[in-house]
Amino acid sequence: MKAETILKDHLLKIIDLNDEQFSYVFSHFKPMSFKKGQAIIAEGDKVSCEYFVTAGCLKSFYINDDLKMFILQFAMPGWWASDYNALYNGIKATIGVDCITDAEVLCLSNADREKLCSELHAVEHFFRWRTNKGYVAAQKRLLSFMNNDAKHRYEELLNTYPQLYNIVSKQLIAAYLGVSRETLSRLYHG
Amino acid sequence: MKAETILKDHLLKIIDLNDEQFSYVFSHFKPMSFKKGQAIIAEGDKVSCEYFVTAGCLKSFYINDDLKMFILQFAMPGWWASDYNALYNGIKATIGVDCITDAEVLCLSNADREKLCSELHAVEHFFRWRTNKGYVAAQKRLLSFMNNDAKHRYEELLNTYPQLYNIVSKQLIAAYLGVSRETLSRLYHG
DNA sequence: CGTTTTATGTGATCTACATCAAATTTTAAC
DNA sequence: GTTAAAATTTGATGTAGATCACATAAAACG
Repeated sequence: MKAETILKDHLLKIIDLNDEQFSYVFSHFKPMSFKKGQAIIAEGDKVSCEYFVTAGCLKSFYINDDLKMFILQFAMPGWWASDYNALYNGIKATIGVDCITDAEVLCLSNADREKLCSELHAVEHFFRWRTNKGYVAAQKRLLSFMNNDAKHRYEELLNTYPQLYNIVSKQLIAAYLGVSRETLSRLYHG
Repeated sequence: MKAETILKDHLLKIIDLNDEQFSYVFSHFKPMSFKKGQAIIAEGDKVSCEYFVTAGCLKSFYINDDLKMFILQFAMPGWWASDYNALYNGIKATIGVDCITDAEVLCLSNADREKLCSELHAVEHFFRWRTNKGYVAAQKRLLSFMNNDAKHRYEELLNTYPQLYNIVSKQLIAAYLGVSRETLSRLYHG
């Protein structure tokens, strides 16, 4: 499906925009293509955009001092990704975003998002709705971390995002669950 | 300080509202007083409001099947609390909110928030800003959970919210950190 | 293809933290 | 102020999951 259509469907599920308004909104998004493994945001970068995925799969992640990686989010078509802390607060990236598969994204700058939000009340409403969703999801994941063991969290992940199983390596699943790859392997074998 | 003033300062830090607009917004908030230990939201309740704290300290928490409690958030004056999953999705509460100390809050219904957001673009902007903040904070806490041990998270909490140390029992700190009270005790003694 | 990375699986050992149990200190209630 | 209740500390023991080391399997790539 066309990137434009994916974005339009995504927005119109939540807000009303006529064709002219949508075209205007869309004109602020810049289509970009990336190859598997390519970085979209690297640690230390100035972060000026967020990315709406229209094809492929991204991950956003943190790498600690021991070079251990933790995955914050997988992003499939219809999802957004960025280092939001850096983006909102104008600081350098501590979170990376890169491509698990070849990917197509629509890039929206922070400045253009704010411009669109102030020009079109509906767009502001959309982004409030989106962050509300994200906030509730982050809280659920936090609770799952505190409450459940690795096996439980693994099953939860596969139930919530069955598509991931085929696309994403076990290592990355482990980095999302916050366990070592060895432990994840032992959850279903030995 | 007056509850009205606390809310006004809080809003005006982010958006512009003239006196008439603020009065109109404020007219939708219902002041309420609670005693230490009182529940504001109990598990299974229908959740129709969120609460802006103007005095005292609340906690929002989840209790699992083994009756173990996990604290999502402490709420001091200038903070908001509710079961947002329940509030936004019109489902029953799985998160409780109650009072660590005697407390004063301003209660805003979901319906009134949505009404104010649609009537006043600036209010919608405020709530988008607020949830953005919350989302980034939740992500940081998630990373801290994956990356840091209990001692590190304890020090992080005290650095971020030094006020809590005097108000909140060690048990509750432990429930926020996601460790047992025994482990927390051993972090600074034995 | 074959060769070289890169991902996965499995055993052995180690560690942070949980759990259970009981002593002690602090806070609340009458 | 005395008693009851709750919070905190401390010890002993158990366990999920980390880490290290190496074997195997599967991609990637010339």
